[in-house]
Amino acid sequence: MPAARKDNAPFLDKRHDHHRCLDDALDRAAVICAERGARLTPLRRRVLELVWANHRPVGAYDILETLRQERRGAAPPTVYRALEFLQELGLVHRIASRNAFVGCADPDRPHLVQFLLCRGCGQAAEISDERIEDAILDSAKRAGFAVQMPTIEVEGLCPHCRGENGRADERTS
Amino acid sequence: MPAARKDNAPFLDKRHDHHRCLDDALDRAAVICAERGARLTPLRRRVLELVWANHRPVGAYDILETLRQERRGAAPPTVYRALEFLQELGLVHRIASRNAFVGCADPDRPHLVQFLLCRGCGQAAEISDERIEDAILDSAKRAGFAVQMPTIEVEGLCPHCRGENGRADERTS
DNA sequence: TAATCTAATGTTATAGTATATCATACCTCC
DNA sequence: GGAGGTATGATATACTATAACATTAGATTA
Repeated sequence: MPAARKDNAPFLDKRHDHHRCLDDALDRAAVICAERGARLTPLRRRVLELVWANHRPVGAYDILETLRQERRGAAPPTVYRALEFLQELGLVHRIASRNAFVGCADPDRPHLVQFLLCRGCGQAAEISDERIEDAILDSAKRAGFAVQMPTIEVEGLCPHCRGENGRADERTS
Repeated sequence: MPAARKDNAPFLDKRHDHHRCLDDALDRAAVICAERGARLTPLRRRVLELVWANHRPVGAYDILETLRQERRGAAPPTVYRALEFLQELGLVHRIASRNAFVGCADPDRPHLVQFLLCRGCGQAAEISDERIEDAILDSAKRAGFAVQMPTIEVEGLCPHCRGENGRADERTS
């Protein structure tokens, strides 16, 4: 089971083993790229690493800022191209409502995902709920609509941020 | 029943009475503003009209372009402020995945909505499906997550664009 | 009705997000 | 080692959104 779990406790507390979480993600990425004959170049690997820096959606320009300190001539296309590659492999998701990107918690199999986005700590929890999926597919079917790509992003407060003292500053790594 | 129906046939064909659709929307907006003591100024009314120009999400800068030809000194804040006002009253929705805005098909009562977005003709169909809503609330509850604002935007093909000849150019007004 | 207050709009500037385009480097396969 | 494709470098620009302050218009009350 990867450190970034998907099924039962989507929100991680501050003390989950993020080092392992990140290593797992990079290892899985390497395997997936190898399997599909895609090249996980150092640049792409580094961008994936930066997306996985925490469990909050990361902006492309945040990634760029870090990258610039490591690599002369990094520019927006540098980042966007890497992100596009990672998205195509299902290693990264784009969060439309935030214009930001987050690592996929379960890239090994193709699946539809939904996100719970905490307004307090900013954490994005990836879930994959069949009932939501079914309800959407069913509703679409009744409208005669052929679903290609659902975007489900739910804003609210995670269990850690719901407490009486709206602890918006407790950031989860 | 307004011309832009929500319940059974969310996708409109090319020959729906859009003139009436638009008139209804503006009338309802006037009533809602009156009820809530909000001022539907000529500018705001015009922006709403432009959002309702068709059933596709409209970009703020598209609205601005039109507005500029009618009003000296229209600028981005002109449009964004009007859109913000209209959103607060529930007259307009923002489509996050498109960075665009669309008229609300049912502004008379507060409700959660979902959108079916056609990649062919660009039409946005607003639905309000309780099963989707329940599934999301339930899933969130199980994660200990307090939902504030769901964003449900499903990309795919509408009934008119699914036909064998992927008619991406048939635009619905 | 004039004074005053608030809400709405005008105006300028800038922040933030994303892509187009062409050049160069690198990798693979023959 | 050359040819062709893939990846990255580099520059420019398009598109989306907001900040901040000035001005105008509408409502309220003296």
